[in-house]
Amino acid sequence: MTTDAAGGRDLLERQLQLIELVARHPAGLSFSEIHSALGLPKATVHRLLASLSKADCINFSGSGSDDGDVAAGKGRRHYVLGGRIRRLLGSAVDPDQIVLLSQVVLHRLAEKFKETAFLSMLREDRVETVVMVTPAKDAHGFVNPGRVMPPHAAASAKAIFAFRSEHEWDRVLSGPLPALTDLTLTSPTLVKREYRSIKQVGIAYCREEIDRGLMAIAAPVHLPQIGVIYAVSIVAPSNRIREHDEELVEAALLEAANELSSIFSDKLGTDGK
Amino acid sequence: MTTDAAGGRDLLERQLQLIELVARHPAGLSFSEIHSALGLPKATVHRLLASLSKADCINFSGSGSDDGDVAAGKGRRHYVLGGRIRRLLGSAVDPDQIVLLSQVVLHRLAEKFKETAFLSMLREDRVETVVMVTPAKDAHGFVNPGRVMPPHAAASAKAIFAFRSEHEWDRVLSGPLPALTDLTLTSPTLVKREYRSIKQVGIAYCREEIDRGLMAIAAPVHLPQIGVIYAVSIVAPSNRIREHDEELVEAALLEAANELSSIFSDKLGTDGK
DNA sequence: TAGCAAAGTTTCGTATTACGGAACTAACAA
DNA sequence: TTGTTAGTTCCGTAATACGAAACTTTGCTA
Repeated sequence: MTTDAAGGRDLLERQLQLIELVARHPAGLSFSEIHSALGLPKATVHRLLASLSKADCINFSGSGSDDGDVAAGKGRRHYVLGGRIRRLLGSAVDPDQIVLLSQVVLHRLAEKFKETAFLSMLREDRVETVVMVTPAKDAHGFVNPGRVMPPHAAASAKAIFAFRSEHEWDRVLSGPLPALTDLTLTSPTLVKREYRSIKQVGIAYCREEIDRGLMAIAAPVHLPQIGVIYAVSIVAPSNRIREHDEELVEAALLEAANELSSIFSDKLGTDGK
Repeated sequence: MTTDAAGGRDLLERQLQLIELVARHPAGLSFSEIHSALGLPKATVHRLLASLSKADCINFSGSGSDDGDVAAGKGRRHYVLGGRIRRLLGSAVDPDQIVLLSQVVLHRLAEKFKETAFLSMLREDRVETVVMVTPAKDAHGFVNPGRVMPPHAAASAKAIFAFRSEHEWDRVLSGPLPALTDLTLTSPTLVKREYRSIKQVGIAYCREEIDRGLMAIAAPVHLPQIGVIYAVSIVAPSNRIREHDEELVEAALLEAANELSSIFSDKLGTDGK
């Protein structure tokens, strides 16, 4: 007959989930939408919302139907991402702003081929996927954001490392290079040869080297004064990619990457402040 | 002689401060830097770091010099922002970010026609120009960012107001409507008629109504559940625009505007998981 | 090599907060 | 009115956050 009350059961995790949920809905969510999405008791949701909005991580605005001027703030509230989180994301996380700008470019890629498009970035000697844009709303990609890409197999990782110093190659390839499929390059020498060839061509492939039946094409984003840290890529079943004509995909990826680096270098001259 | 131990004294605030601190230092911070920056007891800092990195809000990497494998991580660690926070940026889009996202879209417009492209936005009943992208680096546009556009003459202002409530029209057109050229519409009735026609067609023109010899074309950006707040536009000497074939410019502007609103609305439905 | 200081980690008793069922009130519908 | 749902507050319980102090590294100097 324990009332099953419990002290802090994993506050941070719940807070993050709530923030992530709200972040996904720019137009805002109602209390009950949040309630059912999180599947937590009403009282708990209420308390979470209260504490997060006190910290300006979440804001609520009154109804939101038609104008009415400033957010009134009674009755049905709409919860949106708070200024604190937005500020955090805008300024600090993304100093180059490439991550944000990539949204547009990836969106166009995804629409054009009806395939999933990705932005990956180099961070501490590892390449991880940061943004994923799917062509349809419910479609789900073959790579999840946050995943660390194997440097000897993934197209995105190859596209980035190919344009970095050979000194870095040794560091990155010093660990074990597992054979993820029978097509994976498992010897550092072979991988380096691949890197060199990619540096020549300017585009990287992963032909079923991670998953049988799965293929990826990636183009590096050259940032002046920074070098190559980002890559844009498309991942899809091999047969589907072949249907698209690889050259077209290559061209689109190169254009996307060039667009990003061109916008970036334009800003260097202008220098806002 | 109370040990002055205390339960949670404002966990969330401290967590945010820590995250913000780390976010401000992309190169990473050591334990003691954090310790002294926050001015909290060592044990507290330690616990904060532990819980935040368990949630992937903060990552630590072993010194960074040699080791060899996965961040082995004893001894001196370097703390950097975790993937979870970075990924948040990939999923979050809020109306304010349209300004940033527009860079890509405007860039493409400017390149395509070698003309200057603009993003304008509604702010407190006034439309002002926010972003300007010129085709060449040194070229300068005909409108400066920050300038407030006359609601009865500017293409951007017309494109936005046309899709707002008629109630708003009265407010906006209640002031004087100066005749900037001999082609300017100076009567509220005429302007409203123009608004209605724009709402039908979906695109707005300014044919030398502000400056003799200067023409602009604008398309509204429809944001679901928010309405029209932004417009993209191109401004150029009339003769140059005619050289481009107005229909092509219209199509490109509409595509650009649709791209922005489509990115925004994609995020709306994504309930993820 | 020992010896020491500073950096970083663990322990532990206490106090504070998080927890969520249940009881409430407010809004809308029939 | 009455019923139903959305949203809020209560409150006893239990789990976690707290930080001084003890402890274990690491790095430096002699």
